[in-house]
Amino acid sequence: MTINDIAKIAKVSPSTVSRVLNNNGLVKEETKQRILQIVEESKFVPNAFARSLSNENLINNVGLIVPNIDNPFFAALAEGVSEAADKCGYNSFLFNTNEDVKKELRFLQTSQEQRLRGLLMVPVVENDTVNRSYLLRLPIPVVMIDREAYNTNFDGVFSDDIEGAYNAVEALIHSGHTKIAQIMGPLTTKPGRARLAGYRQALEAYGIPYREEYVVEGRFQKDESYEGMQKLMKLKDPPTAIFSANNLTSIGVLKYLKENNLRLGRDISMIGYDDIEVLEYTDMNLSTVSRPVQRMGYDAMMLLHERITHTDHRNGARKRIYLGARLILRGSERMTGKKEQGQLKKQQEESKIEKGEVAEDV
Amino acid sequence: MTINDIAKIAKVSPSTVSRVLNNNGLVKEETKQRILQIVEESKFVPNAFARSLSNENLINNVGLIVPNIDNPFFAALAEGVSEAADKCGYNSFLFNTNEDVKKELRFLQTSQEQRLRGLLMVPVVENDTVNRSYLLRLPIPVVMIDREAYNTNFDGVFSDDIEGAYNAVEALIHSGHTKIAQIMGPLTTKPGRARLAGYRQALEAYGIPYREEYVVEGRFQKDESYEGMQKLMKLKDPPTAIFSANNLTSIGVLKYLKENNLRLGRDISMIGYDDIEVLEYTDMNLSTVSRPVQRMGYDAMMLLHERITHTDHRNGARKRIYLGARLILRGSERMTGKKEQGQLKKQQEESKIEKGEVAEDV
DNA sequence: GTGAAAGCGCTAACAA
DNA sequence: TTGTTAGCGCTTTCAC
Repeated sequence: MTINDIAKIAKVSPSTVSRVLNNNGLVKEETKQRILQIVEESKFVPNAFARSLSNENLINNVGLIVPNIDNPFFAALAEGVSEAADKCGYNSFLFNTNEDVKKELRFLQTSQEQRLRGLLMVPVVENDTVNRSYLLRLPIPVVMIDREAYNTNFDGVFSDDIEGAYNAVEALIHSGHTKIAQIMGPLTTKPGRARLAGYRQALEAYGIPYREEYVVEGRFQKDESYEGMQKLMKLKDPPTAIFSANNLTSIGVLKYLKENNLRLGRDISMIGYDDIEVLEYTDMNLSTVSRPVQRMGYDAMMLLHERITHTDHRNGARKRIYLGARLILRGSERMTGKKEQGQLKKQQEESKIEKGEVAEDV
Repeated sequence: MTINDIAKIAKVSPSTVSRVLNNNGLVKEETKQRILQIVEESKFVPNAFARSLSNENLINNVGLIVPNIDNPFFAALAEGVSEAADKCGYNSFLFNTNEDVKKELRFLQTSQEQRLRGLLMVPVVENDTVNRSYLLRLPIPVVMIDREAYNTNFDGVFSDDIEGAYNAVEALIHSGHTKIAQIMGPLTTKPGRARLAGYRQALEAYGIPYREEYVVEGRFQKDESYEGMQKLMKLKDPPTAIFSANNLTSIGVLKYLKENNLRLGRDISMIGYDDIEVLEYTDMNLSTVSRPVQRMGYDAMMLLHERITHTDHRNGARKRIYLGARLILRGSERMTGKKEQGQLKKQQEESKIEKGEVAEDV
């Protein structure tokens, strides 16, 4: 069923049908009704591709590229993106790379073949030269989220991870720790490096020497983190506190603790990164650096929309939004012995870092 | 940049370029190389829409409609779908309805305009007549996941929720409970009704009278569940055990317990539905009915693929896959007083329900 | 091996 | 108010 079929049945020309369907141009009310009637009866739906080809307008489709939708962080991101996309009239592809650069490249190609209007992406790594150069040639706006591609100049929405990590480690220090380990994220990602940097800066600021054996690879994954914990706790001089790079690495740590009968806040202290909502309702009291994840997705989509509609995305200062990372202390940063319940609330309030704002850098 | 531009530069006809790009038809190796060279240099990417229009083949796009991607259950589903989609060469739209039927309808329309090859969907409700009739007219195969639309005949992937719920409630009864409440899901969804049915059947099987005041609306949401708990615990004769309809309602219950200083397994017993992974590593020991969620998504996409490629989806017996719901007992179903650690493991093994298999019903 | 021509479903001048 | 025509970017006969 095409517009021509409708035209024949209605005994008009295809252009008249087109006019009715698009509600532009003049059409006599009577013929209009007749056509609408036929369209309704025949359940005709115009072909968006043909339409797009013909009027040179792209379909309002965008793509969201994430490493792993099963990670609550990215799911929340997708939720925020969906909300904004729907609000602005976009449909979005979900591209799940599974941290695989080849897949990522395929998605980039797809986004060109299907003439997407823009791309939101959390790249697998920063330093993939193939994907990077492909990305640089894309004729559509790209907004980076959370991670970044090396030596590029895209718009983006991030959180201030150096500061977030710094504050977390500082809180551990304030709680009396000096033997603080980090379960790292990949150094091939911006957040991975930033959180390590914040960790180092905090140690340095307090004159605590950096010890290589205290920094283990967690790859933002549960299992790697679990193995990292094994290594750490086998050291002759094991750490007394852990700074964990993201939500999955935190889960890995918790797994290790449970299996080894260690209790958070009693046998070891810890601060994580990214909230794990349900833990609030357990007695884990896991302190974390918390970020407005849905908001990150929402803002990213809005920024993309702005680029698509208003500005020539090739020119002008790139826009980068930094959202704040709030440290939430719930108790796990300290050792039980030293706990003074009364001070907990107060300390929580003090340590909130204010939400960031838009920064335009060139 | 179009195929014609490439043709001009290469001093050949567009058809020759097309032959090269599609690697069909005969082309002299020399001209082929020349063309490929130009394509590479100019970074030309053919327009999938034009291609699709011309050769009458649809693009391999499908849609995944879920109520709320932020719910770990649906995120895991999306992960499974992604994996299978990628394997079979599909790209997928993510449509997040937010439990809003209007949005759902818009997505259905989009899927027609953009000529998607198929649809995977978790409908908002079963009984929306508008969406239902729209759905029935869709010219593409649809696979339902988890939920269903009333009085339709689509393929689907489900879990055996009546059995799952039955086993959960039975376990509570075996633990000595008779005052068992349920935090319900919406009765306008198949899982909502099935879990209530399983609950009732178990009570009946053990001669325990059904008490209306013990069944409260949780709408599969945390907050509603929390309120439900308030109602339940205010009763003159409050329940001693809770059967919670899904992961979010379980979180609502945990929230209530925490705020009221009640401890799972000591002050109240509980079995949830759908796993909350991180809880394994806490001392909550929440027993749940666990389902192979990713697998559900994967199988659904595979089933859709089969319909798209092989069978005429209008005819033939519909295919419905039921995957088993495994009851995992971790202790929260009992009261601490009665706990005998030694038996826990054994009981766990016994209560596993075997995984279901494909059922073809007409 | 290659090119010319028609056509996919639609929109947008331009005429009438 | 409506129809005719050309064309969007591609593929696919059918000739040569």
